Amino acid sequence: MEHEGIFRMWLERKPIFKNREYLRPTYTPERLPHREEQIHQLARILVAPLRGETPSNIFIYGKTGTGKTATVKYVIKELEKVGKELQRRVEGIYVNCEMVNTRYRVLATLVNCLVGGDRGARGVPMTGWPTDAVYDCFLRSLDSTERVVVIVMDEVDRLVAKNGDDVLYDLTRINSELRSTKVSVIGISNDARFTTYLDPRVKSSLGEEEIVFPPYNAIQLKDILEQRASEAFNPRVLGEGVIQLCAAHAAREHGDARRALDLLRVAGELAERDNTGMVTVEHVRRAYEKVEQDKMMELIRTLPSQSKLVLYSVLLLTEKGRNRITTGEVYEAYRRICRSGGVDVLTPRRVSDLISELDMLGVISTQLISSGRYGRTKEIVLNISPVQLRAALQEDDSISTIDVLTLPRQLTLM
DNA sequence: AATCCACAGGAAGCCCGGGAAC
DNA sequence: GTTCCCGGGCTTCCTGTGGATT
Repeated sequence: MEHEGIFRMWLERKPIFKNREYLRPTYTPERLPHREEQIHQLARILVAPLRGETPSNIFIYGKTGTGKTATVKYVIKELEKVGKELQRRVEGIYVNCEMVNTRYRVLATLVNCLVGGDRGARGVPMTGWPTDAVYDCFLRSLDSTERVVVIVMDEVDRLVAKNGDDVLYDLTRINSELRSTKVSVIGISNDARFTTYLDPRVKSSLGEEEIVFPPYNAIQLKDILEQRASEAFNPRVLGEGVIQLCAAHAAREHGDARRALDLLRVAGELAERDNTGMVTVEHVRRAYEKVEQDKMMELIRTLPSQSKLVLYSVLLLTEKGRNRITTGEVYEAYRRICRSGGVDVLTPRRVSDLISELDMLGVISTQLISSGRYGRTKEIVLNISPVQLRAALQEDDSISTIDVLTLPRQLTLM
């Protein structure tokens, strides 16, 4: 009886998702709305080697979630297709410099991609060889057969920040060392200032062609969401205005399509849990709160410990029901907390800065008020619920071990 | 008008860890 | 290895300030 009920419940549940993979950021869609311009530019540049000309290198810039990676991957796939039709060998190699972030690793990865595509696995080990030997090996495997190779360096700023630009220097001038094969390098970055750190030679070579990916506006986001939603959701499960609302939220955050898709997916998951068979704007609203809250919790967890202690002081005062929390009160509470926890006590000046930082991060809000004769100070309010804040803060050892027995008494003496 | 509170927030410099240059 | 430099966290010292109070 019981068991039957459980299964019936699941059977009767109307499925929301057809395939939620389409909403994940890793998925590369077939069509990329509002990126025609960029696709066109890329194609114009990349077609050169197919005509036997030396290709330009390309630098791509755009904020997160503006479709840089997806567009490049798409164009390269198309390029490989056309190459096959023309009986020319075209190979795209994708390197994410966030993981592959040294000269050695980049070269090794490239060799292994080239050789692996050729015949079985017999490549360069991930460590051990002298880097120059890997470079030679790279040159030889490139030139072994005539072909066009497009090397995509995603998040290339990470590589340079950690390592300097010597690999990029290798890559951008590699064409002069090759007889038959032609190489084009595409660098992708979301930091526009990144090129200023480059060696001028690399800079001019990589920046031969520059493509900018502007943020999406709300209307464009709506198109993107609609297209993905038609693949991801079952028909007629999306309520009125759901997509518009997701698009509007993401548009406010510098047009990040990834966040828009995230929002839509979380809304769908919430609706699934509700088992009403329908995603409503209310779900989006809750999804937005959840996503924001997750972000905030993560932010608090990664705060430096002194900031956490200051925040903890604000929390305790809030929990005690203080209605006007001022800088002075926070400092006094903070001082006692530190002392009872055996932690160094910072000066009021520094704590004042920490309070301002917390304000900037949006964890608290402050307002400058003047009580005339009774001085000028900041009034402080928490921007998140005390319960959640406590949960996030208590993961920190230095706070969870603070003497909970003596502290409340000390604070009530204030 | 002068005073004065309770801070805000600027300026300069100390300390320390880490990375580059020698 | 040593030395140098840099940046971030922090302290010290400082000047500035809106408005109730005198």
